[in-house]
Amino acid sequence: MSLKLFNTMSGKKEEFIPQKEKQVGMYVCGVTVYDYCHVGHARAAIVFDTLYRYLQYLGNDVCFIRNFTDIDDKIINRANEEGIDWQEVNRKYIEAFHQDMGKLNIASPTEEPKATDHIPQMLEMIQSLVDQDKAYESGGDVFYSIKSFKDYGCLSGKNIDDLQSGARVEVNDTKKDPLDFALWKKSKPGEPSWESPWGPGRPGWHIECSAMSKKYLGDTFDIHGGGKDLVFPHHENEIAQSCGCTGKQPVRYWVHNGFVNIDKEKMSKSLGNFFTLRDVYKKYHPEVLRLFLISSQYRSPIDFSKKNLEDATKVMTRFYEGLAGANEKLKDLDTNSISDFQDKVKEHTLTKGFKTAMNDDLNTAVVMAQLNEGLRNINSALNNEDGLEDFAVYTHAWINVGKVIGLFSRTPEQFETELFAIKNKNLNLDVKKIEQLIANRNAARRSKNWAEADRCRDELTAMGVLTEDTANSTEWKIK
RNA sequence: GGCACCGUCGCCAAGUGGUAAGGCCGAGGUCUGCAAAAUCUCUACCGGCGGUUCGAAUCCGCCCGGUGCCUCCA
Repeated sequence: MSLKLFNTMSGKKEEFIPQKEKQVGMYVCGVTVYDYCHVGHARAAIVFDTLYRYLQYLGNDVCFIRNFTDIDDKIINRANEEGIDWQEVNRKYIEAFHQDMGKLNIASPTEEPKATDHIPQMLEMIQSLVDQDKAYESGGDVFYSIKSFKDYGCLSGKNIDDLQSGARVEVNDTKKDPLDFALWKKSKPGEPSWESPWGPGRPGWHIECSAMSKKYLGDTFDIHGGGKDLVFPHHENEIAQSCGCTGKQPVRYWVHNGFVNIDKEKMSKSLGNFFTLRDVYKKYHPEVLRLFLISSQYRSPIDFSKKNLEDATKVMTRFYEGLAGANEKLKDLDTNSISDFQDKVKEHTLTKGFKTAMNDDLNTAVVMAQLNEGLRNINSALNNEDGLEDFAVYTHAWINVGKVIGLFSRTPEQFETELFAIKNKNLNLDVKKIEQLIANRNAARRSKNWAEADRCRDELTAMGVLTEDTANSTEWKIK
């Protein structure tokens, strides 16, 4: 039983075997930092965070690199729009990235390199390509000559003739071939620029990933990830550059995540149908978003909708309530007193089932089903007096499964509090009044004045409050 | 136009050769003063038509419907 990953290059699920045993090099395309992240960015981040966590769980030492693209037309435009320095734009949106992704429990990669910190490495690669006649200078720009790379199109399954007949490539007289792409762009006056053998300019988009992955992970590394939209041209161009430069295939497994859709259409900036994470967090808990985004397999498209997020909220709430119940039941148990506790957890059928699902190209949808079944078993056992040790093993196995896929990042109390704050934002409930009504109702219940008790509850219901009577108290929450 | 992918219960979503996981919603039972929560039970022959096979949601062909990439994009 071993991990299989769908490799875009072969179009098949392949057994994942790292170059060096138990050591994995993984590079994932991050974001261009000129705006707040949206749900699509979150999906990519979550998918590769989940892969990162799982690889580590399997005992690998993972060197995980996720870059920031911090120089680009959009950044320069944004700087002009906001009347601030382009580096200020970067600073602002990198900080926002960390805030917004942090709420999703995205672990920090090993390194988060920025393009502009690697200009020398990029220049070196470009020079090498020019020296090999695989790139040429033209009026201060430097282009990669795709004709020099016979395998161009191998990742995306395109052939050069089809691409040209598509006629959607930029018309540019300075290029020898319309499909050639920029390695180095001559800077316009007033734009940020770096010195180069071809005059002042800035790097093209694709070269940064080739240069940084090479620097941090070597000429050939294990996994390169990103959204499906990066397959062509970005990753195709990366292959061309890196192969051209080193003569080696840079990547052994190409992994791409599917899109987040709105009404079956790709969420994108250009269509304007995107939701920033900041907007989403106003209505839904970040962990709910994470759960939603891993509730289908990472390569499938996933439709972002109110209904789906509400469903996910219900599931996440049930998980945490079950967890709270289990914690309560286990609070006096010292798991260290259970012999071979960790081994029992590790060898539990729940854990094994989880690995089987994850090994099949990270089938987190199946893991969700397993967590739901696990929850049902936990809830069933909650009022059961015996088998506490077995229950502890089971519960810990269940929690571990959730944690490996990045769930249960809060305590049940934290989750409840945070969820309450989100739900209460629009309701603005008067907590004192609610507690008074509950006290009144319980007084009525004690004197068996059911009519009055029901009247109090109806009033609460009308406010959007749900009551749950327990043995000697009444819990309440927002519906 | 070229190249991919997708179409499974009302909704979401696994399953890729042996008679359909899970979640939401719905119906009924247990529990409860009644509820709620929890739990139990019930609810699909898999877009259509052919073909291969002892056997297909799963393979092949055609058709219908949808999406993506071919320009920046996670």
